[in-house]
Formats: sequence, C-alpha cells, structure tokens
Amino acid sequence: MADDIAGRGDPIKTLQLMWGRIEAPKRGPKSKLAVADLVRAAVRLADEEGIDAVSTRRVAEAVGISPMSFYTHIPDKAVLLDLMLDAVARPADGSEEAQAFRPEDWRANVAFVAREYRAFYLRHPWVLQVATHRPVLGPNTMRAYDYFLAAFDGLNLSEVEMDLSVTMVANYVHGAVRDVARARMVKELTGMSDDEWWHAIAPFLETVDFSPYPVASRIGPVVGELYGLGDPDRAFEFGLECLLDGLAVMVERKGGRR
Amino acid sequence: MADDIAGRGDPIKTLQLMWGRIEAPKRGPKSKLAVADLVRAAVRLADEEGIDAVSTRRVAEAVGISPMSFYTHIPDKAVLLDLMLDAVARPADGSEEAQAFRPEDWRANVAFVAREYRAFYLRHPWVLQVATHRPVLGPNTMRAYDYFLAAFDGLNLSEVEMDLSVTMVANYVHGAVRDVARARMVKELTGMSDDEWWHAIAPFLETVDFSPYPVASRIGPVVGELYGLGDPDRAFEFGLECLLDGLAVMVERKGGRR
DNA sequence: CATAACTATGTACGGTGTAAAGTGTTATTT
DNA sequence: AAATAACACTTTACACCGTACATAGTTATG
Repeated sequence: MADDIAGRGDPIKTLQLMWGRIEAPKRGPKSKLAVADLVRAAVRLADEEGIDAVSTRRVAEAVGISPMSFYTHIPDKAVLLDLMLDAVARPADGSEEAQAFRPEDWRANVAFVAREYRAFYLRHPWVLQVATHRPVLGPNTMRAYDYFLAAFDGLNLSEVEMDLSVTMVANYVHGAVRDVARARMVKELTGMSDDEWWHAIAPFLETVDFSPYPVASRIGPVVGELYGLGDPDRAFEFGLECLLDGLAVMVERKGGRR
Repeated sequence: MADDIAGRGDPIKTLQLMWGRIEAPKRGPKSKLAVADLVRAAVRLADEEGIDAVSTRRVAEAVGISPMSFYTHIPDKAVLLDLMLDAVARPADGSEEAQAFRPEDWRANVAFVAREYRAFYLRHPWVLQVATHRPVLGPNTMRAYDYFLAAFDGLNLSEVEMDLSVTMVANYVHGAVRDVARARMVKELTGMSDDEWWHAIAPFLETVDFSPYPVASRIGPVVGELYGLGDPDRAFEFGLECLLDGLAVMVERKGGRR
C-alpha cells in the first residue's frame, strides 16, 4: 500500500552503490553475488508481478540467499528502490537512443524524446508507483537527463530555460502516462476490462442526478460514446502537440531554429 | 510500500457508499458510526502522518472500534481509498470555488483552475500516492471535473477537445506537483532539507566524471547555482504559461474569445 | 417469542521490514 | 603458526499489515 519514503540509508551509500564505488573488501569471504544481481532480480519481479511483489524476502529468495542476507548487500529497501530506478533508466539494449537528432527540426526531436520517455514508463509501469526520497543521481538517470536536454540544445535558450523545458515536458509525460499504466495494470490484475466495468456500473449511474454538473453532463456522454473511457494515445498526442505549440512561442521569441 | 490496486470490492458497492445510497438497515443494532466518520478519520491520518499511516487497524482505532469492525462498514481497504479520494475532492470549506470565471479571459480561468488543482494536491499530497482501480465517480470528484471543464466552456471547442484539454492540463499539474509534494514529505519525515542533502552528497559528486553527459554538465551547474534543486513554483508557472500558449493556438484557430 | 438481520468482536494466518545476535570464512597482524 | 579483525551469511524475533472465519450480542419483524 502506497510507497514509502523513509529509508535513512545515508545518501552517500546509495550513490556509492549506484556508481559502483564500493571497493572490494579485503578480508572475509568473497560474495558470490553482486549488488547488481539483487537489483536485477528486483526489477524482474517488479516487471513481472508489480511493485508489490518486490519485498526484501522475495528478492533474497530470487537470488538464492536467506532473507536477511539481503541486508549484507543493500542497507535498506528504500535504497533498493533507488537502485532499481537507476538500473531501469538504462537505454534498452541495442536500441533507439542511438538515433541522432535532426538539428533543423526541434519539434521532431522533442516529440521523439517525449514519446521515448512515455514508452519507458509503459515498459516499467511500476516506476510510477515508486516515491524516491531525492532525485536519483545515478549514471543511467544522468544519461537520460542529458539526452532529454540535448533535444533542446541549439535553440538559443538559456540554461534555465532548457532545464525548465525539460522539466515541463517530463512532467507532462509523467502525468499523461499514469492513466494508461493504471488501466493496463488493472486489466491484468482484475481481469475486468474497462468496458465490462463501465457496463457493470451503468445501471447505477442512471439513477444519479447529474444536474449539479451541467458542463460535465454535456461533455461526458459525447466523449464517452466516442471513446469509452478515453483514448490515452490520442490524449497524449493531443497534449504533446499543444505543448510543442507552446514551446514554439518561446523558441521563436528567442530566435532559434524553427 | 507502493500502492496496491486490487480490491475487488465490487464497484457498485463503492459507488453506493460514495453517493450515500446504502439504505439504513431495518433490523439489528444501529451503528453509532457512519462511513463518513471512518473516511474522515482516514483522511486525517493521511494528512497528518502520510498514506502509510492509514491502515484498517489504525482507522478503526481512531474512531474507537475494534480492528475487524472496520469491515462492518467498508468492505475493503481499496474501497476506503476510493472513498478518501472523493471525500477530499470536496471544495475546501467556504472557499475559493465560489469564484466565478471571467468570460472574456479564458487564460485567467484555466490558470486559475490549474493553480487550484495544484493547491489541492499540496493540501493532500498522499493523493499522489494512491493508485485507484478505476476513475473515481463520486459526487465531489464529478463536481471538480465539472468545474475544470467549465474553464474551457464558450471557446467553440468541441466536446472532445474540451475533454482533451482538461486532461492535458490535469496531467501537467499532476506531474508538476509531484516533486514539490515529495520534497515536502521528505523534509518532514527525514528532517533533512534539500540544501543539507545537497551538501552531504557534494563531496561525492566531485569525484564523478560527468564528461559522458556533456549537455547536462553544461546546464546542471548553472541551474544548480541559481536555484539549488530547482524552484518548483517557478517551474510550475513556466510550464503553465507554455501550456497556455499552446492552448491559445488551438483556441484562436477555433475562433473563440481571445 | 422465535428468528433473521445486523453490529461488533476475538482469534488466526501469512505476509511485511528489519533489529539483534550468532556462525563460519578469509586476509591480515602478531 | 596463532590470533584477530573484517566480512558474508543465517537464525530468531518483533511489531506491523490486510483480512478470512467463527462467534457473541442487539434489534426489528414474523
């Protein structure tokens, strides 16, 4: 139930683990396991069974150690979550990121990274449910940020404007992907499609007086008939287009390439 | 840890509870407690101690019944969460919602509802952590949706365009408020400010080679020096302005009021 | 007055994160 | 070569969670 936040496994330790900066201990028995093994197992669990399936016990079991041995490698579940987030931010193997930007078409570049980011969330929907303590400053996350920023490079934007633009697009994508991700998870976990759900509650809704919601009762039925619970792909593209139009205003004001 | 989704307390029961449609039972002892009492207690817990503090046991304790008596009133924890979400969507007492829109200034209207929505999340940050099974179709949520929609009324937008616009703005707000909400919770729960955290990790960051992230290492320091971890209020307003610019393109094309 | 319908409770189970203490292995120090 | 410190790993234990199940007490109806 609901992500936790605590942790208190000091941030330095987290960073050291994330950047592989834990020097191999001199004495004591060598461990057969690397931290990366635990993280990989945890990510697999999350991908396959959802974030709730990720418990320190199950991760330990997955890599073949006893429950408490988990804590030999990772101080905290909260730290594990941070490590998972950075691990998963690595570009998919052999993949699309190699694509170079087209210098003369910034709209295409921004749209591309936005769609990539959305696809990332859809690959690992549990990421949306993990509340991190602080920004994850791992190598893969940094790389993703860098790539995102690069889409706004060469437009004569100030550093701050570039950062704000990335933040805005990232925020939009995050918000927009949430519904789709939820819908997918619900369908998988409950075996009830949106249509079935809608039909199940329709009889009840007919008994409700919607007159206190005049605008909604004008809009809702039209939208509902055309799209059911909404077409999230279309909604995403609509919002993205609108965002790009807004960015264009700034870009043109700054005299960047069009 | 991480919101759950399941529940299977059938949707009809949830709706009945939300709309107060459970007819008072004829026989049996009268309950001194209303469902609303449980929900209110749960919301208080969430507001004061975070969503993790909301357990069926603690809610029961808060209203003075034994742990299992909770289930006499509410079938499921998942249903409780839905009820909490709708309860909290009610406009704050005596408040701002009374404000009428200015018919000739749609930008102001949209900005207003966006800021209101953001303020709502900041009042109840735990809402961001609750994954609902399906859209919450309660009276208060409906009212909020209606109000949001009304900001786009009279602009000659089609029903679908109105819905997509609301969705887009809501998605942006949702994404944008996430960081602030997190920052606040972390500060409260850990007693460590962002500045302290930053200073704690700075020595480590100096040992990291950032050359693989050329754009980020050009942008990051400038942004960092000026704003530390970022000024979320400014980021929000920047993105909102940009969104409004984008919406303006559509609104003007449709020949609505400017 | 018996019974059905209802509120409320107690007990129990399998799950969680992790504190604390103990066991055995290894590299260094004496 | 023996002692020791550092380490991986395990066992046990605790307090919490959601909730299934069985039970006890209360009330309106037949």
